[in-house]
Amino acid sequence: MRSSPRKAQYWLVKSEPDCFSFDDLWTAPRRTTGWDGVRNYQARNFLRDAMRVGDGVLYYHSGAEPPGVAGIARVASASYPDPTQFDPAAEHFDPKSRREMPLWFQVDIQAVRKLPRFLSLRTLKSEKALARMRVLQRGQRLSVMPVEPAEWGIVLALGGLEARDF
DNA sequence: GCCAACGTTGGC
DNA sequence: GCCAACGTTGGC
Repeated sequence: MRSSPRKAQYWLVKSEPDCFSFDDLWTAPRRTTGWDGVRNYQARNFLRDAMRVGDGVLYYHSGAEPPGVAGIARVASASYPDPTQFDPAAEHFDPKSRREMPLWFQVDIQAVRKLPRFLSLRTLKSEKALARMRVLQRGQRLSVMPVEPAEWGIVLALGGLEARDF
C-alpha cells in the first residue's frame, strides 16, 4: 500500500533573539541549527512525533522589543535525541534521561526567508483572521506549536512574502 | 490523587 | 520590574 502525499504542515518556534535570533540562524553554517534545549513535554511531542522534513516554521522572537515573527524556516531533519540532555555541563542537562531511552528530542531547522516586514505581536493581534492562532491565545507558553495552513498564508502575506517564497 | 508552593515564561 | 499564567514538584 502506498501512502498518499502528506498535507503541508506548519509550526511556530520561539527564540529569544538575545540568545539566538533569526539573523543568527541566517548566518549559521548552511543556515541551519539543531533546535535543542526544549524541555516541555507537549513541545517535545511535536518535535519527536509530528514534525517532518520540509515542514514550514515561523521563527518568533520572544522576550524581544517588539516580540514577533522575524522570518520563515523549514524543518531540515527528522527528530533525534537532543544531545544536551546527556551533558552534565549543559544548561539543559537532564539526569533523569537515559541514552537508551532519551526524554528529549530536537530537529534541525534551516532559515528560508527573512520577512521583508517584521511582524510584531501587536500586528498579529490586530488581524481578525488570526484571532484563533495558537501563539496569540492568552497564557500559552509553548515554545513549539502548530500553525494552521491558512494562518501560515496570512502571516507570510502580512510579512511581505508569497506562498512560493517558501 | 490532591493541591500548595515554587520556578519559568513572556508580555507589558 | 511586575505579574498573570502555566508546568512541575513534593508533602500528605
